[in-house]
Amino acid sequence: MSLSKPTIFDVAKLAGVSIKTVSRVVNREPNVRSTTKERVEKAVAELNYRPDQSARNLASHRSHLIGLVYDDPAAYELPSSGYIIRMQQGALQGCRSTLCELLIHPCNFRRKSVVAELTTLIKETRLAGIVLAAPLSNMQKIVRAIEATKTPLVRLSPGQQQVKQLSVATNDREVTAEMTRYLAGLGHSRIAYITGDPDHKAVGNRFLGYKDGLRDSGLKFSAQLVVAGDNSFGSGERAAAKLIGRKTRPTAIIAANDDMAVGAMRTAHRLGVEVPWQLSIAGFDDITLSQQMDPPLTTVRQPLVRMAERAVLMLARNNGKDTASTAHEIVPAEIKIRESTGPAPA
Amino acid sequence: MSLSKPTIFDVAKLAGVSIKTVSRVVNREPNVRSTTKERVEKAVAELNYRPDQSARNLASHRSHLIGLVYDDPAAYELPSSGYIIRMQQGALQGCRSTLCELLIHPCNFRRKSVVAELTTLIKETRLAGIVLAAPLSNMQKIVRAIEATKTPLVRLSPGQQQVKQLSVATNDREVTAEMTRYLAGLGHSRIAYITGDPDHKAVGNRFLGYKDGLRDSGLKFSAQLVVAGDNSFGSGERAAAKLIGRKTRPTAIIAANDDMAVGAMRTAHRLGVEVPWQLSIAGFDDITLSQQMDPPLTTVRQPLVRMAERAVLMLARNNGKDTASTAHEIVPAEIKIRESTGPAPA
DNA sequence: GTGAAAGCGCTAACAC
DNA sequence: GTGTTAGCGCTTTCAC
Repeated sequence: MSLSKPTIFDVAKLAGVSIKTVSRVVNREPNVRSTTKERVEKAVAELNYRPDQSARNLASHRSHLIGLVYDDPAAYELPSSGYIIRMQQGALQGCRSTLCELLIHPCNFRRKSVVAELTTLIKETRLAGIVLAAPLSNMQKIVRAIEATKTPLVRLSPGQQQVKQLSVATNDREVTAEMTRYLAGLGHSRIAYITGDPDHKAVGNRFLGYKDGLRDSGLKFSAQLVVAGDNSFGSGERAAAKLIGRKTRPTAIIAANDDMAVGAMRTAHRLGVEVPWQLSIAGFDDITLSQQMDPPLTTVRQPLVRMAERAVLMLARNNGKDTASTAHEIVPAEIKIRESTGPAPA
Repeated sequence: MSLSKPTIFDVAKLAGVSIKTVSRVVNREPNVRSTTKERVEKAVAELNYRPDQSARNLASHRSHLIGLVYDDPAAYELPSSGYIIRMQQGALQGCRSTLCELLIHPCNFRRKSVVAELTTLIKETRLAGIVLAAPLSNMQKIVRAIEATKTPLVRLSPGQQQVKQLSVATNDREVTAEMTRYLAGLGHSRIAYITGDPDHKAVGNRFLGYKDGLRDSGLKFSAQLVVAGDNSFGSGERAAAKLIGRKTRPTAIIAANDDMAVGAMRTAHRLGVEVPWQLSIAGFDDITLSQQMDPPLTTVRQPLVRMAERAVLMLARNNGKDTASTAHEIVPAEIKIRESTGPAPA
C-alpha cells in the first residue's frame, strides 16, 4: 500500500478511463457501461480508493454529512439511552452504504434557543440532510425552521404524516392494539393504560391503539383505568401505585414505554402484588433492561435501528430527486411476549 | 445579510489587503502589523465572514473533525449504553468550545478488520484528532496503527500511561482501594471481588486497588474470594452464585463494574440473600440503573463526561503544539454510598 | 510584513 | 457513454 492517499486520477489511470467516469461510478450516477463500471470498481478496490470528503464538499457545495438530531438525554438520563444508541447505530449503517458521515446533535427542545442552534449548525456544516428524532420531529416550529433552510429532512416517528414531509415511523397504534387484544385474549377485562409524554405524538398514537384494541375485544374504555405518565421510570412507579390502589384493581397494565413499565413492576413488587399472577404488565420499546427484569417484561420491539437506517437512505434517495419513492415509510414493530404477562387471575 | 456566503476575497477587498493577509489574521499567524490586523478583523466582522471548512480542509490537508472511537455496543447491548452517551456528551462539549465537529465511530475490536477500518476512516475524513475509548485505548495494535497515520490521539482510560502518548483517565485503582477500605471500615473481613473484562486494562487497575485496600485495612488477600467476570450482567449473576455458594460466604462483594454488580444483586435476590443485611454489594460506573435498583447500588461515579471533554480539549491544545501542557490527565472519581452496602452481619 | 501564483481532489457543465 | 475544462475557497510556497 502506497503511503499517499490515492486520488481519483490514480483510479482513472489504472482503470484506463477519465476521472469523470470514476466520479460517475463512485457516485452511482447512471450512464456508465457495466463493463466500464466493473473496471473502475476493480481499480477502486485495488487502490483502496476513498473519495476525499473535503474536496467533494467544496466542489459540490454541500457536505456529505448527515445530521442526527435528537432530544438531549443529559437532561433526564433515562435508562433508555439504549434508544439513542440504537438510532445512532441504524443511522451509521445507512451512512456507510451511502458514503456519508454522521454528525450527532443532541439538543434540548425545551430551550428557547433550539431553532437558532439548529440553523447555525446547518449553515456552518452544510449538512446534506437531517434525520430528526421524536419528539422534535412532531414540533412544527422546529420542522419549519429546518425546512426554511432547504435542508432535506426526514422525520422519525413524527406521530402524524404530512404531505411533502418525509418520514419513517413504526406502527405504534396497530401494534398497541395487538398487545391489548393479546391481553384481552388472556381473559383480562380490566386492562389499564399509563400514557406517555404528551410532547411525544407517536407515543400518543399508542394510546389510540389501546382504545382500538379494547373495542376490537369487546371491552369498554374507562377513564378510571387510565393514568398519565411522562415516559419516566418514576412516573411509571407513581401511576402503578394509583392503579393498584383503585377499588377495582386492573388485572393488566400497558405502559406507553418500557421505562414506565419497569417503574410499574417496581411498584408492584414493593406492594407485594405478584407479576404476572395477580397483575400482568406490558411495555413498549424493548430496552435492554426489560429482558433482565424478574420476570422479563412483555413488550414491543421497536425497530429503531432499521428505522434510522431507512431514514438516512431516504435522505440519500431524495437527494437524487427520486420523488417517485415513498415519502412515508412504516417499519412494523413486533410484540415480544415474555413472562410479565399471563392469564387473568380468577 | 447577502445571499451568498462571503469569501476570503470579499474580506480582502473590503480590508484593502490580499487574501493571504486575511488568511494570516484568521489563522492567528504571526507577522501581521497590528493596524492591518484590526482592519481585517473589522471587515470579517462586518461581512460576518466564516472560513469555509471544506476549502480549508482541502487546502490544509486536515479537517476540524474530531473522531470519537469506541467499542461497538451493538455486539452485546449492555445496559451501560449510558456510558457511551456520557462520553459523547463530554466530547460534544469539548468540540463546542474548540469549534470542531464530532464524528462518532463505534467499532468492534474483536474483528480483524478494525485497523483497516480506522485507517480508512482517518484517510477519508482527515480527522483532526481521535479520542480513543477503552478498551481500544489499551490495545497497542490499534494505538500504533493510528499513530502511524500521524493523527493526534488521546487515549481514554488506557490502563497504563505511555510516554509520548496523551491520555485522560480516572483514578480507578485509588478509588477502588477507598471503596474496599470503606467496606472494611463497616466491619467486613471477607470482602469478595468480581473481576472485569480482561481486555480492559483500566478495569484491571480496579483489582489492584482492591488488593491495596485490603492491605491498608489489615485484611489478607484470598484467591477464594475472587471470581472472574467479563463486565456483563450475566457474568455478575454467575460470579455471585459461586461466591454465595462458598463454605465461608463473603459478607461483601465488590464488582469491577455496575452491570456485574446488578447481576450479583439479582442473584442475591433469587437466592434469598438480603442486601445489605446479609451481603453488601458495590459496583463501579454509576449507571442509571444503579439508582433504580432496590436497594440502590453503592458505586463509584466515573467522571466520564468530564474525561471525554478534557480529551477533546487536550487534542485541540496539542494541535497548537503546546507540548508544555500535561500529557496525562487524571479526573478523580467519587464514591457514591447508597443502600446496597451496610455493616457486616454479626 | 505582505502579496502572487499554484495547487488541494473533487464535481459540474458541456463537449464529443 | 465518456472525456474536457473550469472552478469550489482556501493554504502553501516563495518572491518581494
